[in-house]
This record gives sequence, C-alpha cells and structure tokens, in this order.
Amino acid sequence: MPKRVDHAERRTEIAQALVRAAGRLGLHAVGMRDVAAEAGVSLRLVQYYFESKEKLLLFGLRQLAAQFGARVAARVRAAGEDPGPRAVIEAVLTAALPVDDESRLFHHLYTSYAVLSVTDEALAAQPFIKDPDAAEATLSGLLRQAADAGLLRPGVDARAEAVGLLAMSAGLGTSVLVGQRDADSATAVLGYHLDRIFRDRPTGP
Amino acid sequence: MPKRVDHAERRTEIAQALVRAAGRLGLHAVGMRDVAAEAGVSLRLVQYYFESKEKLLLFGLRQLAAQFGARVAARVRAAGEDPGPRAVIEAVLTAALPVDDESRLFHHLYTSYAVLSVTDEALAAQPFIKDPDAAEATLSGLLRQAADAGLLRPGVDARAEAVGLLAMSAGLGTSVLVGQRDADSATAVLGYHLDRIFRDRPTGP
DNA sequence: GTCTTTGTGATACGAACGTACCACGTTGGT
DNA sequence: ACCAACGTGGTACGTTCGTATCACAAAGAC
Repeated sequence: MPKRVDHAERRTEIAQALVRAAGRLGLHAVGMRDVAAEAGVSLRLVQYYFESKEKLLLFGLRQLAAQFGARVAARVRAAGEDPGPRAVIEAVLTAALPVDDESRLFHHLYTSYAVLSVTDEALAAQPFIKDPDAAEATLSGLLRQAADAGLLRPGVDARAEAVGLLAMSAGLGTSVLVGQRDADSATAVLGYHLDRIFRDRPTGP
Repeated sequence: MPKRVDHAERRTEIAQALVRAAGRLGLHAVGMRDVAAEAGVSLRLVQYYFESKEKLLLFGLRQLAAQFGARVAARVRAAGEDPGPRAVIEAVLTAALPVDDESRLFHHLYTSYAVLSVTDEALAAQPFIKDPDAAEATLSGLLRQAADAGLLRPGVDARAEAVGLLAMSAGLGTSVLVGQRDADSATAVLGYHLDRIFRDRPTGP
C-alpha cells in the first residue's frame, strides 16, 4: 500500500491533528498517541514524519502562526476593497479575539505555546518576537497613514497606540477565553478605544 | 520527632515550593516529587497535606491570587498617603507588569493557570472571573472619581477605559514575559495611555 | 500507663509517556 | 529482474508520574 507520499502534506495533516487534539486536551496534556489517534494514523507514523515530540510541537507552532497570518489577511480582504484605515485596523485587532471556534482555538494554543516558551527555550525564538514586532510595525504604519490623512484626533502617537491596542486586543482575548467576558463586549471595548483615536466620523448629509 | 504541627502554615510552605518549582520548570512540568524536593520534605508529606495533585494546584492558585492582591495593595500604599487618583491607577496597572522576579513569576504562573483552566474545569471557577471583575470595578470606580473631580478629558467612559487598560496591562505583561518588549517600554506605553485620559497636569508656577 | 491519634518515612504499583527496535510489503531505479 | 530505499505496523523498553500501602515514632487523652 505504500505509494510515494508527499511529506510536506502529511506533516501538515499530522500537525493539524496536533492542534485539534491540543484544543481538546490542552497542549500540556497532548501526547504522541493522541495526535496519532486524532490523525487516524499509527503512532509509528507520527514518529516517522517528526522524529521527536519537540519537533512536532515546533512545527505545530509555526503552522499555527502561519494560519493566523492568513486569517488576518482574509479578514482585511473581507473588509471590502479599498476600505478606510479604520476598517482595516479594526479588522486586524478583532482577528485575534476568540469570537468563533477557530479563533478561540488559535488564541488558546498560541497562549499555551507562549507560556511554554518561558521555560522551554526551544520554542522561544521566532514567533513570539518577530511576529508581534511585525504586527506592531504594520499597525503603526496604518495609524501613521491615517494621521497623515487627517483622520486622527490631535496628539495621537501612532507607535504607542499600536503597541497599546495590540496588547489590549491580546488581553481582551484572554479574558474572553477564560470566560470572564463575552466576545461582543470585548469588541465593543475595542471599538470605543478606536473612537477615542479617530475623529468623529462625518455624519450623513 | 512528630510534634504537633500547624497544618495551614505547612500547606502554605509547600504551596510556595510549588510556586518556586513551577517558575523554574513550568507549571505543566512540575510534579509532586519536584515540590517535595523544593520544600525539603518527603513526597509522602506533600501527599499528606494535599491529598491529590489537583488539590495542591488549586491551593497554589488561590495563594497566588491572594499574594497578588497583597502586592497591589502594597503598591498603592507605597504611592504615598493620599496620592492623586492617577498615581493610584498607575500603581494598580503597573503592579501586573513583570518588572522584577516576583511579578514575573506571578505573571508567568497566573497565565499558566489561565491556560490550564480552559481545558480543566476544576481550576476555572473563582480566580479568573471574580478577581478580574473586582479589579475592573475598582479601577472603574477610581476613574469615575477622577472624572467627578474634573481630572479627566471630556468624553471618557470610565468602564470602557477600565476594561481596556486592564486588558492592555495584561497584554503588555505577556509581551514582556516572552521577551518581545522590555519592562520600561511597557510602562511607558501605559503612561502614554493614561496621559490620553487625564488632563494635562498643571505645570509648576 | 496504656491507647488512640497524628506526623513521617520508605517503598511499591499500575499506568502512561517518549522513544527505539524489528519486520515486512511496496515502489522506483537500473 | 533484482535491489536499495521508502513507508508502515507492531511492540518492547526504560522512565516518570500520581497514588496507595506498610511500618513506626512521638504526643496527647483518659
């Protein structure tokens, strides 16, 4: 039965199984056997495509980050063609909020990985510094654009707002995740803070 | 050698050992034997004072939350007697930032517990809903006081600001924890956002 | 002065974990 | 047609985990 197989695709499938299993059991509790069962393959195969658990976890993290990037891009695209700066910014910020199963799963696991990276340096490097830095630069650029277009209230510091808003979005996401707040309320808080940055929108004629 | 012993005190000591060990190894990786070694007692004793690991973890979480509450209170007291509302608010918000070993440890473990509580419902109930709700109410009240005293810029919504600032503080704390940002920068961002809420402080005569 | 409770040590047990090993069918190269 | 590499299954190994068991010394109760 062993036809030649696409390794990259197989690894992706197994990593997706890891993500699903981790969402159910918690990242700390998921084992190689759980991943194998979730993917519908034998334990041996998980070992075959990832030599060790650590490699599997690392690959899972990278895939998670990539998926999230794609999700943000999709959200921005869904904001319509040539949307206003505020729409784009709102799309970026709300993409991280756990409003549905997919984003909830993402937030849960990404936070799990972040906690792991504090004590396990193998996980630390890339996704927790480079990716947020990039997000910060992007958002900061968007705000500066908006400022140049005269859309912002006076005295707004693009960089400080970008950093603060991203942190707020992450923090709100966590509070939604643990059940302290519901998603609508978190969205409303973000909207309020954007209103404090942007000038009042022109009311209809 | 078995003199009569204060159970509560013993449990506290062991729970502190749990916290230290978890800070070193990660909460997911700490076992009963690690706690015993860290506390300098036998495995049996840990079992004796906490019947199961789950009970130990729960007690550790509650103790952590209590310690944090005390820390915030101390910070507020350290702001001087009869400090301005802004000083109190800044003390509350910066108390959660990982600026030293103690606060770093706290933020690390509290986030670990939060992640655990997503899949392990035994941990979920109290500290992740009640405590943040209380913090929110407190901060909201402080802001309302400041507004009544005419210290805030017009149009500020105390509740939305309280929720947003707490979320921002938590998010900034996490970014410091994973090494994306240093503590000073996080403090500066919080300061900037408070400046956007409070009126300009009167410049000296 | 016995006797029950309390605190403590050492150790054993069954399960689960990550990993390693062995065997075998299939495929593509030549 | 043969042979080396690939893909896969089954299973065993050593470790570690949380928990349970057995034994026993000290301290209060009466």
